[in-house]
Amino acid sequence: MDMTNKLTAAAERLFDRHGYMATGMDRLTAAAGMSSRTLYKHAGSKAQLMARVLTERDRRFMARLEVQSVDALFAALEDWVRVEGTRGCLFLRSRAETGGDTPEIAEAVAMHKAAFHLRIEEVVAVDLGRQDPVLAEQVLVLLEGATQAAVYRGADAVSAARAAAAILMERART
Amino acid sequence: MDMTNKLTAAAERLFDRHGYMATGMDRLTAAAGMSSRTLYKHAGSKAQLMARVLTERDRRFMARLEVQSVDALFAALEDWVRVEGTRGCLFLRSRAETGGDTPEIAEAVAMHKAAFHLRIEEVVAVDLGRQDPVLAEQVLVLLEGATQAAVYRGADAVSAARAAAAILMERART
DNA sequence: CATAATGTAAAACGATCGTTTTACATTGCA
DNA sequence: TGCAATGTAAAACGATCGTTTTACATTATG
Repeated sequence: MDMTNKLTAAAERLFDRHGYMATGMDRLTAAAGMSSRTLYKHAGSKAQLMARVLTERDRRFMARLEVQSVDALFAALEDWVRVEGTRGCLFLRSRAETGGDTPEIAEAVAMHKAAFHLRIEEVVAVDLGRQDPVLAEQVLVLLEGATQAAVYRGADAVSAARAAAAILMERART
Repeated sequence: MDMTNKLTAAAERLFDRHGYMATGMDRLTAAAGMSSRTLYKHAGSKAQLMARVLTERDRRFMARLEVQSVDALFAALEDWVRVEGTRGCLFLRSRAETGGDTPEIAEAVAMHKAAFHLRIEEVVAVDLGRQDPVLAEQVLVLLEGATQAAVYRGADAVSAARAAAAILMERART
């Protein structure tokens, strides 16, 4: 594992656990096991590092959403929550922490959320046999809500969302 | 309007707009129009100020949820989003920003989310004529999801959630 | 063998952090 | 009239912020 990946992985863990603003560069260098000189050679700046973390997270998260049914979207989210834990959406969190005023971060978040929305519309269309933007919006709300509610309600929130989506899909199908 | 209220209102606005960690005390004193000495007399500390902001916000938000139907919950959220804007849930945001390690904040968030969950269970019970914890969890997920999704999807997210809740309620009623 | 690349360790940069203190003005009430 | 309360303005506290720099070690390749 090269230094850039080690740094990105350590940064994702710390930013997710403690927040972007609350995580200092000294903590980052200690966790990544490198000097600050090396860190800045690979990261450029703290904001660029966060952007890289988000891009990498988008890659990993979206790979899990390569499915063919709405139910599988929620199964994927259940897996994600079990593996990665439940601290809310890191994309929206990091944008909110910076007030949307850090361009690298705002752009990475916009990219991810656009891809996320598009993917849901695609999966709904495949599952339903036709496009249904309103239903897709409801599925998106359920996925966001499950992610958010799982922080304090636990895995029950995700399975409740999954069951709700099944009802909405069934109704749209008949 | 006394100084404590003026301070709390200014703090809520800044914390919500720029984030808790990113908002410095000098910005707070400037926005509240008072010296740092007076600020600390009234606030105690930054963390206590955030806790007061959250307690006040909980009071204002929960007052809007004193309704008798699930649909009215979503109507209330639509009003809230229109009046207060859409920057996500300030409670979960401030807890995430501090990693859950600031007791005053973590407690205020826990208080609010417990009350929020309880209120939803009550409204579902009144609307449905019986208790239904799973349906209540689904309504909670839809409310959280609408709040979160509205940040980047706008008001459509809230109306989509509202329609989804109506379908779930209708199905539970028959 | 020389050299370019890549790394560490640590000091230093100026800026800003949350908080306290010093010194003084204004006001309300006994 | 005098004192306690409440406020402002501003300097200062030590700590920490993100970032750069200086000085030196290691390694891979021509």
